[in-house]
Amino acid sequence: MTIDEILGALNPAQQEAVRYNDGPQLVIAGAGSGKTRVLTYKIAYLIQSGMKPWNILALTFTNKAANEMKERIGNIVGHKNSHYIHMGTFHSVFSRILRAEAEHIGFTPAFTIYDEQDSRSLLKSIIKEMGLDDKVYKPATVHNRISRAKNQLITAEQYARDGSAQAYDDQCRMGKISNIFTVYVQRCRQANAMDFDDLLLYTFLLFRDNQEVRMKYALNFQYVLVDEYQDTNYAQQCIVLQLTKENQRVCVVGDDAQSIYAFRGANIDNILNFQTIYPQTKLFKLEQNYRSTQRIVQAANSLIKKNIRQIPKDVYSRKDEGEKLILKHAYSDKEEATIVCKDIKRIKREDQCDYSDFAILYRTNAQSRSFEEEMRKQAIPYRIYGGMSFYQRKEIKDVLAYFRMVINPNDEEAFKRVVNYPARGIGDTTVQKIAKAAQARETSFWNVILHPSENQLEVNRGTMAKIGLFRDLISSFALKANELDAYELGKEIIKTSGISADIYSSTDAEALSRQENLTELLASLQDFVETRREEGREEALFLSDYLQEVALLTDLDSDDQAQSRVSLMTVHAAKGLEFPTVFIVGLEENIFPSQLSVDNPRELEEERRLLYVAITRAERHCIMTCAKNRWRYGKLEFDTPSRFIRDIEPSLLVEESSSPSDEFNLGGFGRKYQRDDYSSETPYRGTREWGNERRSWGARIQNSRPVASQFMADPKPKVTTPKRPEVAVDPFSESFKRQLAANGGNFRRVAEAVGNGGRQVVASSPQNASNSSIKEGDVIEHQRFGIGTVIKIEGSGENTKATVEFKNTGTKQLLLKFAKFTIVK
DNA sequence: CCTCTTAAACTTTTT
DNA sequence: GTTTAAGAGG
Repeated sequence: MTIDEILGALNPAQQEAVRYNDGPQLVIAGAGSGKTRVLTYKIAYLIQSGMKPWNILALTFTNKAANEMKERIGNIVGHKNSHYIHMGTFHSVFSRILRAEAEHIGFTPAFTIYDEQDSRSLLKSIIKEMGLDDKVYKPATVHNRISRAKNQLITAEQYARDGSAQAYDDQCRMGKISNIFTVYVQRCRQANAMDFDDLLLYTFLLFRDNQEVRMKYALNFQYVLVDEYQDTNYAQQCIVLQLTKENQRVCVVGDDAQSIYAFRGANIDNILNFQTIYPQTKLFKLEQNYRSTQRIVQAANSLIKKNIRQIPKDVYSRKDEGEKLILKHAYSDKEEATIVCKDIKRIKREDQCDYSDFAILYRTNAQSRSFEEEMRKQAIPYRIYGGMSFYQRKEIKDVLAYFRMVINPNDEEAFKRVVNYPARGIGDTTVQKIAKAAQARETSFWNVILHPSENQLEVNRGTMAKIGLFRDLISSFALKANELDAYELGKEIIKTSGISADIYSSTDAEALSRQENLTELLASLQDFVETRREEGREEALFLSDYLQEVALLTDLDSDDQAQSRVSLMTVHAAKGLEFPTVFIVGLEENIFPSQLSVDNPRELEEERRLLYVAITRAERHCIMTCAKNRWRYGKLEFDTPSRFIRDIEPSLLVEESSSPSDEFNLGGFGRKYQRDDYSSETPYRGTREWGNERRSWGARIQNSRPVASQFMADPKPKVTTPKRPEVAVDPFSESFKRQLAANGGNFRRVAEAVGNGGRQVVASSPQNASNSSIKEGDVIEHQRFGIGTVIKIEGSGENTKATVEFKNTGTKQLLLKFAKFTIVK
């Protein structure tokens, strides 16, 4: 493509953003406004204007985004050119630089990258060694503190001197965090390992303390572009500044409304303050949305307006008006899944589209389960993104730990994983002794077993022999690390170490899946080696090369678009993607927004932005669902619809429910959450489908609602809402039965007596006379299956069975003795 | 030192 | 309901 052709493919606003290359540039790009397009074409434009591809650095949020962008640029300027662009995530690009410059910061190029698990496991060891209680010092919490500090470029020494940090930790009764931090950093060094945050922190320190190194890269990267700038943290911002201070050629693209990673240290101020850091900044706004129908864009706008902190912008669409957003009420998570599956089939038929045109988005990974089950049942092909990634699985991590040991034997976490797997008689006591010796000499575990006597390792003869065997095993692999390619060596490690013997010794289902995963890992090794051979990169097909590649890979990065499948993922994972039809499920209080965010206005705004991201993924249909009860932590819990639903302009939303009693529920909901949300200036407007006249039913409903509905929202607004849900009342507990008797069998009063502070409880209907008196033709409301019609009654007495045809969940046989339902009519 | 059984804690979101 | 931790017994 020529320069003219490149510009011709863009709208005026996009053109301007692409053509401006004289200085710092901030592009505020509304959802669906062609943000990636601008970046792609801008890079192509730069190359066609004569800039060398290797002088361009483009930082993205995921590896997948980087690969896609590279591919698209390649299509414009030729793949020979695009191949040389420095493109990738902050973490992957800087890990490469750190390997090249490792000596400057006291590491070797073979350093390991610790993942979250490794970091926590190391912290746990340290906490225990320091004699602290890991119930107080939870590894995850401590890691969060350390991670936050590092993202603010605060080193362990600075942290130790920081009075306010100490005060905060004291207040949390974790005054020793600073000490843990110090030891943690030291141990990582001894292990020649970095965690995710170190990749940024050490890059910053490298550039700060080695100006000649910094200048080398600053001169090389003549143009730096950053995608998803709203999700960068302070450390990332500082590194970008280090690289662009002199030439000021920096282009960042982002949308403050889509900032959803504050929990990870992302700072919305980065985008808000960009113009202060680069005073010459030119601001560009992209406001035309090319993705979604007008109604979807308007609904998303109406939602995000409820947030206070944001850059004002006016996103609009010139596409069809489209249909309204739909909110569907379900009884349970199970019915929710059925409703969604039904809709997928219906829309697929109506729109003549593919399964790949659908996405189901949820707040937490745990919610995928009910959909998986239902889709398997209905034979709808699907693909789950995220969750437990392939590389996080036990058997895979075990193998990778061997690989890590071979490349970097000082890796402490890999050592602990591998030393007694498969079992070779080196147990916990021995490892503890090695750890002690290592800590005393401030050296690695590996060094201790390499020179046991010098390091005063005292174990008995037999154990020492076993340690020797282990040492020789790893050493024998290490000798071949630069001879055999990754696949050959990987095969040998799996075989000789005894891993394959262990995994193939059993044939139960679990072992079978482990075998499959192992095979898949070997296949990926083979693929890695072959691809590199094909590309003629003979120098980079060793195990160390493979490990570098794999350390920062996530599940999201691998994508087989070959088959047509429905996509299931978290809203976070959906960022940057788009689908003709999007289902946003589980729109309930304490799920979306998450219960951990509801008492923090900032976090609540982030949750709202998250929903904004979800809605703006949709091109044509946006269907939201919420369930009344849902299985969580093995208990059935009641939920009320999300407060965010009423942040959406009512005229853009249609509600559908599978039973009349839902509307009663919503009347209650409207009152319950009236005005308790700090950011909603407007009081509750009774203009919805369940409008004003319905609300007047409230009083009557109190007494006549079916049992299962009696425990819906308290009609009076609560002064205080509990932080966490109360434990659901267990209707089978002894205390419950006693109280039930004391209250003359009135379930409602019992529930109140047991004390559910404003939160709903399980409404298992107790045995009552009405259950046995149902007859054919009755309509019942079942706790999990929803509304259904009784079509047959069989048997008598205790064994009476009813066949019920449920509206959304199909036909079920219910044993009346156990069935939990109420008669609707 | 290993393995099996039972108990408890646990869930945001991710590079 | 799931996964991981601790404890007992071999």
